[in-house]
Amino acid sequence: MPSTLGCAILGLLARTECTGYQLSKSMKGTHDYFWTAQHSQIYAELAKLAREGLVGHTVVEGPGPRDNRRYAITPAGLRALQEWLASAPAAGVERDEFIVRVWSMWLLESESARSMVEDHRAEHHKRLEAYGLLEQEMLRDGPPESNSPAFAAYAALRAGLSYERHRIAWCDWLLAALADDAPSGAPR
Amino acid sequence: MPSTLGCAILGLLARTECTGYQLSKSMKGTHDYFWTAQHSQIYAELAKLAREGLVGHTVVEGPGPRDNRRYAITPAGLRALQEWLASAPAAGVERDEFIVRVWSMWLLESESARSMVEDHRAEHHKRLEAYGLLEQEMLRDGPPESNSPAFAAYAALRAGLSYERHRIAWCDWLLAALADDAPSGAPR
DNA sequence: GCGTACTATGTCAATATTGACATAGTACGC
DNA sequence: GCGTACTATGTCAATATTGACATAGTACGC
Repeated sequence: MPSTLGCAILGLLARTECTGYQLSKSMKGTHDYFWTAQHSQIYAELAKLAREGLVGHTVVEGPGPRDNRRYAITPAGLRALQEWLASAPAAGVERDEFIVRVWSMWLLESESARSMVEDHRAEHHKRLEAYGLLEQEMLRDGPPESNSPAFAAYAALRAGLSYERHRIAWCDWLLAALADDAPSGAPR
Repeated sequence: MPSTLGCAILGLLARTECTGYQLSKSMKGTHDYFWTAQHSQIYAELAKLAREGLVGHTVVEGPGPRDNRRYAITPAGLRALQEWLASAPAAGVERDEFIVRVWSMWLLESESARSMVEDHRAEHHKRLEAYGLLEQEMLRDGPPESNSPAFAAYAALRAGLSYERHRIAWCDWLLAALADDAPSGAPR
């Protein structure tokens, strides 16, 4: 069974052939809200998937000092992906560095705490706007049919949109709570 | 600068002294919604923090074949934690295995897809209920003051509650969308 | 013509994380 | 008395991930 990264790559290749570079750009661009990987990891993973016969490649002409390799999923790769989809997901490991910071927020002066949260909110607001543009693009030709690749991509994006909205709402709640005991000696 | 795990541990020790075992239980229990670690990683990290002078320990009596070590943060450890809090957070790496699965949902029969989402919803519903109980406990003596350790813990929990609610709402949207093109040949 | 950004693929060392194996005392229900 | 769960701390090998270094062609603005 390939790793989660392996399956993320197989899931991209199941839609369309790609070079490692293109996969790498997907993982840093539209994909980065659910899985990310450095290019070094992607090339290593592609080599591993190739050894296991789950992907193949053809050489295409292109710039650069090396052959350009366009990867495609094999029938065995598609089967492996479907097997993984049918298997029980690993217990969701959530890791959220910002909340580790919030946990120790009481060690900061209240102004530093507030600006930390404000920066975080701004970052998520930026992402929400970017996802909003992606959504408009996806819906240009009407909503996708529900068992199409386009719909699966849309469902993933909706998770991202919903996540950003929840995160922003939480930041707003937190900022309001932090403002409640104002620094200027106002009556409580 | 300690790693994120190191800072998560320092953040716990800044509130109260702990054995490695107790830290490990925190990371699997109330803490698991923002950072998790196996006990093997925690003991290794504690040894590293001790080498750097950021934590110290005293030996206390207890069961088991080895000495029990109660760890405490040192003044240098507290400074390191505050420095980390003041530093810019790393660009948030989001990794979400379930969305990798959703991305390739179109490869599943519609019944399998639906039950995958239902299981996921149930899992998050369970977590939401558990967090709800934690919230009641935290609010028993009224809302905590906004620059206290208790408030920081509450803010972290609110992020978890908000996350679970968003996730469940998204699952409901997805299930409704999947139900729209019903399998039983109903008119569309 | 020159600098910068981009396409394209890799290696390598360091770090982070998981999961299996190990060891041994206490507490408690049956 | 026996089995099971829990307290408690570690080692080790395998895997996953990051970040630095390397190499070289094309495209484009100035």
